[in-house]
Amino acid sequence: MTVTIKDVAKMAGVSISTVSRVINNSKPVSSDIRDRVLKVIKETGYVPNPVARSLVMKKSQIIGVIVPDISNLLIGELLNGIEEIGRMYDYDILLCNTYGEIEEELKYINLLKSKSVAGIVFVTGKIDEKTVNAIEEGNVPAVYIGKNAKDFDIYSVSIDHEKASYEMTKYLIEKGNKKIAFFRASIEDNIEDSERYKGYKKALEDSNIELDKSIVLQGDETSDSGYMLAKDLIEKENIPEAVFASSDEVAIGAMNAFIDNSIKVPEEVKIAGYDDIKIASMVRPSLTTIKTPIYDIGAVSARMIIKMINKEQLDSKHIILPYTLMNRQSTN
Amino acid sequence: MTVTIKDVAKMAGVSISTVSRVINNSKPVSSDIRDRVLKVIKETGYVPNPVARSLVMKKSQIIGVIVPDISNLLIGELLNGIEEIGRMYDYDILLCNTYGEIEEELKYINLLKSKSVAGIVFVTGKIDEKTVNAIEEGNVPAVYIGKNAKDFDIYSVSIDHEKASYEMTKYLIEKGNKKIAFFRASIEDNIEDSERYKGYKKALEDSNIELDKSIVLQGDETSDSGYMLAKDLIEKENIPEAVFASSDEVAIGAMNAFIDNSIKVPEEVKIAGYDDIKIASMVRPSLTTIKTPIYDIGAVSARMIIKMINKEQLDSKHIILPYTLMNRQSTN
DNA sequence: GTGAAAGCGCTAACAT
DNA sequence: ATGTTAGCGCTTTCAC
Repeated sequence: MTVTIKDVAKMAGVSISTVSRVINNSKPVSSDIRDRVLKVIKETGYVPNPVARSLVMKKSQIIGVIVPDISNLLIGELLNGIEEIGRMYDYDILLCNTYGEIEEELKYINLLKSKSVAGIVFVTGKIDEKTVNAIEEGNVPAVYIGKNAKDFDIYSVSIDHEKASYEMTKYLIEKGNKKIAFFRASIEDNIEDSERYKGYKKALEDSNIELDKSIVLQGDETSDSGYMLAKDLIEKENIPEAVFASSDEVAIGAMNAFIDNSIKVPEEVKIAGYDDIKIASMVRPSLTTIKTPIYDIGAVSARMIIKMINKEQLDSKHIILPYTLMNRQSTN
Repeated sequence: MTVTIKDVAKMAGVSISTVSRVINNSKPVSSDIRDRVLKVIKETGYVPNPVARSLVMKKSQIIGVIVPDISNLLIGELLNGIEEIGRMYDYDILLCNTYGEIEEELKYINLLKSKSVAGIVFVTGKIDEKTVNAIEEGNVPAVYIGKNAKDFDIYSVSIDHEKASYEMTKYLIEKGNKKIAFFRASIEDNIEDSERYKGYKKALEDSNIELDKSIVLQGDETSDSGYMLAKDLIEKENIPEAVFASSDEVAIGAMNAFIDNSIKVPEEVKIAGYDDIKIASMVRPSLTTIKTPIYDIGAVSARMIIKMINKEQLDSKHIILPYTLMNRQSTN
């Protein structure tokens, strides 16, 4: 049988409250008794039962992480960041996969609340008012990672996608490209709402390049989608000087379409992606892209949650992390 | 305040035991009372507290998953498999990242036991006797995913790496290659213990090709490592007809080294990888590789655990899943 | 078929 | 400084 606080108390010849006091350092205990208890704990290998503890404290040492897709390449990095900070403060991760469905999100929010998690990191494509309400009424520390976080009065961490996108487009323009296609890796909502698209558009405007809607294309976030989009352009003989895709996978798909059709990258067409997933530097030509600090986003989120748990002061509700333009072969 | 079983009981005018009986279907309850209780539950939105339940049942609806590296591309897929089966039976995932360190593994095993998890999926490079002992004495259903699972009397799921490796090597030989390099993505233990190496070696033997140790190289699992290994061969002017790497990333690294040195793939050197990570089909030339059914490994593991929990019969302790040789551009 | 009561392992008043 | 006790929310004997 596993040893309980009762066993320890009996063996040390003290009451269970005393044992509780030494394991939690919650109240002074005379040093000889403390030593005796500690000795018994060591001998028996006693570990406080976290479930019982959670029940009375109404808090567990668990951070719930809600994500739309575990198998996504970026999510692993994000989890890594959360985990690494979490472990420093002794928090474990309960992972919830929603497939981006709002009902699943709601379901998991309630589940996490019923499990008395210490905090929630909520990752989603688009943050919905319903989910925000569900989380906020739970009175659980939460950090949101999602496009439209600043539309709500919530804690979030993100990067300035519009600015990053603007910078990449400007960079492409400065390289002498005028006909720059934009491949958007999402068909969900209106492209006009997309930060990345806004940045692209603004950069063109600022350089007096007219927006050419025939090369602004939408697909999903797969490389296949990027491939199809580029192939379409090739078939229509509407080949741009450069393609800026709002996701690396799409960019690589597009790159492959050109390569497969004997159109040289970067000689005949430049390609730029977004996110700097591992693959970006592994393909040839290697992909110019915006490096989003996804590990850091996870780490900062976890850090924020822990600060909230400990009632420490937070500097700001919305944290914006810096990005980096990774200049590689595909645009040079 | 959140509503408890007590509240429901009071509102329905019954005892808490009756409420417990209806929510668990554990004992017959007259239908009118049952309806009354159900009605109150619906009205109040009552959800049984899983923590309290775990405490008394000494079991939670959680499957602990211990992995060496969350950010690894394959792990995401594996988690996906576990999650998808888990959710069907209402199990959640507690994720533990060990960095491959055995102390961490041990720590998490104990943590999971103290949390009364329903089962453990244990993923590791090499399974150690200590970890096996720690898990088995916990009397928790567990499934192991690791190279040397069959050295122990434990439940495991894997694929026949030796056979897969043999087949790939044979395939390369049949394509007319004799000088086939082997890049091993691990420096940890003796290469002679490696299943993949054994398969490679055996295939050469069976084709009367002498093993050339000068092209059997070890590095780590990164593409950089593959790059260095290949570069080394190039500099020594010891270029093989084909390279078989025991990991896709290493294979791609090697491929890049050849490409960067104007050695054409597959015209001048063929490349084959292992695992079929997402990138494998995205690079150009696309990579011939062994597709390991990593999602299925996760799904089957979860299914086994659930069968064990439910005391269902299991066909066999070691489950071997089929692989597929993905024939792509890099060898044709 | 239903309720009362004990107890899971722990924390936190409340006494002393 | 230490012990006694109530209680967290639930399941499960044990009576009736």
